[in-house]
Amino acid sequence: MPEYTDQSYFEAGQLVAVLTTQPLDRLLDYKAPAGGCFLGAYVEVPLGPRKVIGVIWGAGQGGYDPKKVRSVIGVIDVPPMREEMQKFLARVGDYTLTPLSAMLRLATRAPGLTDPPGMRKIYGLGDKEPDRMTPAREKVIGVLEDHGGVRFTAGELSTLAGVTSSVVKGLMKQGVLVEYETPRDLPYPHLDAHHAGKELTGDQARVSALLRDKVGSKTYGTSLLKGVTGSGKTEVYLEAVAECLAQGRQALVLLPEIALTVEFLDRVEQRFGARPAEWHSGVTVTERRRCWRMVGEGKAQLVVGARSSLYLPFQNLGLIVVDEEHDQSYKQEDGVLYNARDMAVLRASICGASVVLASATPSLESWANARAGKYERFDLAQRFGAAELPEMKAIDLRKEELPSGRWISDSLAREVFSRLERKEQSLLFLNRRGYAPVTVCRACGHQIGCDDCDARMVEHRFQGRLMCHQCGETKPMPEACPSCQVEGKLAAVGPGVERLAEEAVERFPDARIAVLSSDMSMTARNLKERIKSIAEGEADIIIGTQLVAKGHNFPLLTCVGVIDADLGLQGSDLRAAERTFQLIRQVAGRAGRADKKGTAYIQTLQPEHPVIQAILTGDEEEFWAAEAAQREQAGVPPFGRMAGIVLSGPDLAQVFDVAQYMVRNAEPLRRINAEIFGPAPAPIARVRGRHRVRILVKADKGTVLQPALAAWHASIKPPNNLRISIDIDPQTFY
DNA sequence: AGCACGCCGACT
DNA sequence: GTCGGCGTGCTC
Repeated sequence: MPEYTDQSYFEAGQLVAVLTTQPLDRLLDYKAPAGGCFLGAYVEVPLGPRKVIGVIWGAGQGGYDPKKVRSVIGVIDVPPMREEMQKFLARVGDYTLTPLSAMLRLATRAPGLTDPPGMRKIYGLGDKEPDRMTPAREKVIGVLEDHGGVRFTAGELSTLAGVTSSVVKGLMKQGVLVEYETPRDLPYPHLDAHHAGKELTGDQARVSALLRDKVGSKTYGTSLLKGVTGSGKTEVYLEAVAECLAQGRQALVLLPEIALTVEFLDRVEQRFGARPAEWHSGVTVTERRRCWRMVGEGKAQLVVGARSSLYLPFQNLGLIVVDEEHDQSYKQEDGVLYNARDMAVLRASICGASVVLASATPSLESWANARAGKYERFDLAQRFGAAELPEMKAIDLRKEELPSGRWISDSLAREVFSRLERKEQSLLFLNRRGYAPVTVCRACGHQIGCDDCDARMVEHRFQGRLMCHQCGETKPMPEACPSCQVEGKLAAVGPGVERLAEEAVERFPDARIAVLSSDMSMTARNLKERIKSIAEGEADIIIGTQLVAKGHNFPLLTCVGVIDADLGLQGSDLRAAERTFQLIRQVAGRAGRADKKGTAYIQTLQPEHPVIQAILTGDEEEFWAAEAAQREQAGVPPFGRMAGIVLSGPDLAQVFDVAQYMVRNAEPLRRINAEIFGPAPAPIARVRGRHRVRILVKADKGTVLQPALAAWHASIKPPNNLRISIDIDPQTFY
């Protein structure tokens, strides 16, 4: 074994351990390439007949036939992965029981990573004069002189000068323009931390100063920023970003939905004078490549992104903001199972950064962490520019019976009429896409379900088809009942937004009605534009699903009607209460802005239900305390550890057999005194033709579940058409 | 993940 | 005889 004092550099030919993106559950030894390489270097290595991407993870382990050890092909021209990133990937992998190679794949999702750094040609003025001066040539030279020394591409020059490209070409040929090379990926424009921002009011100024202090300390710490809708949360956390940028460190803002980024980019531009880097599924390949490389070179100061931006190669990360931290979409339910909010906290704790979790309705987890003193909590009580939150009123549907096929009560309709008269907007909220959730045969009672999933088909009348919301499969509406073949007896049961819109058109014939639903297959930009024009008053009545709850502002809106407040409370999902509370509070928060007072009307069959009561009284603290007490009693997260193991396969009996075998042979779990529940059909018992069975594992808060789960999983070798996935901290646990 | 190897059934 | 189905195993 050779001796090395410096473990961060390897000379050519030295043995190095490489982690590749291939799903091997171990490191492979290679010889360091000519010129040597640093620990953490991104490399290309030969693997069998292929070339794959890897990272120098450490010193070689030896123990493999030295004659068979191959050489690293070459080092990729990007800065090496930092040790803190290696540690982060390993910790997330351990926590979520994801192989390290899969973690590396997440961290190397940059297009063209192995390409040489692309160059492009730019032009500046040389010392030659053109043979003949023409007005067009003068314009080109004028542009370059005006910008003193700045060089441009040929395309930019002709556009700026307003001449054709042949003029520019002519000047090149004569040597008036001199060619230079510059890297293809340009750094992002400088964000100025001292650029004029909005003036902050009392509460905002107080909290933003506190957040700046936290960031200024340059040590890890998580803050829960709780502010009602319209309290100016964004302005406040942008001050924390400003502090971070002023220190010369990088900042990351996570948003739950791409549709929110456009508005956010505008805010950043107002505050810092330029736009930040963007990272989400909507940006182009070129832009992603630029973003990944610039972040890695420390030339992107601020990134706005989705979950996966946590795995960008930041060089000196100082702050992570998780906006709308309670949002469900932070929990990825397929692929690598992790909650971006928790992983943001982990990443920050490893690299000494601050975290700001922002929400009007925090998750119970964050609320409990703040109560326990793990997070510091900051409340923004005032509503920016408006006096108060909307008033909440219940409409008791037991007293006001609705005829079948009708969902808008007379009292709600009266309120909508009064807003129409005053030229104000109303929002009717129903968290159900499509026309009707159930199609039933009046002759035999059969309900039309999906062929591949254990779910009912939802009628989408706009598209004239039935759709499965589980797998996305559609089929035309049949003439005859598939079960009894009787024709003309199929009937729509229950409301969706499309059907609600139909009723609204009937009841408010003179109103302009707009439907906003997430299934309208619009691009983020189109959707944003549509929301904008609606916000500006293009519609009198907005009919929407939960899409409208997410941070969009409607200044003319003064009346929110929640059509079915009981919808989310059905079933025995322990998180249902939390979700319903958050959703309805968020939707109600859309009402009333600026100088107009808003009111939310909640249609319910159970006005005395604790969740509905909490929504009506607005006593959030009491609600959370009660929720927390209930979960503590049940020993479920965040007061206990849980994992969901989902087995899926084409044959239900076989899947069940394997699940039962697993429960009987769970020695590693018994050793740590974990409780095992099930197997039982998973919440969605069949998806895309695969039957799903779930086992739940529960343990005390002090227990570390993962090693036992890993040992248990490794001891089982299931038939190969059967898949096992382990979900730590599942979102649903009934 | 890919890709080769290899062991069985169906066909020119 | 051989073509091709996809189960099994390997990659430094």
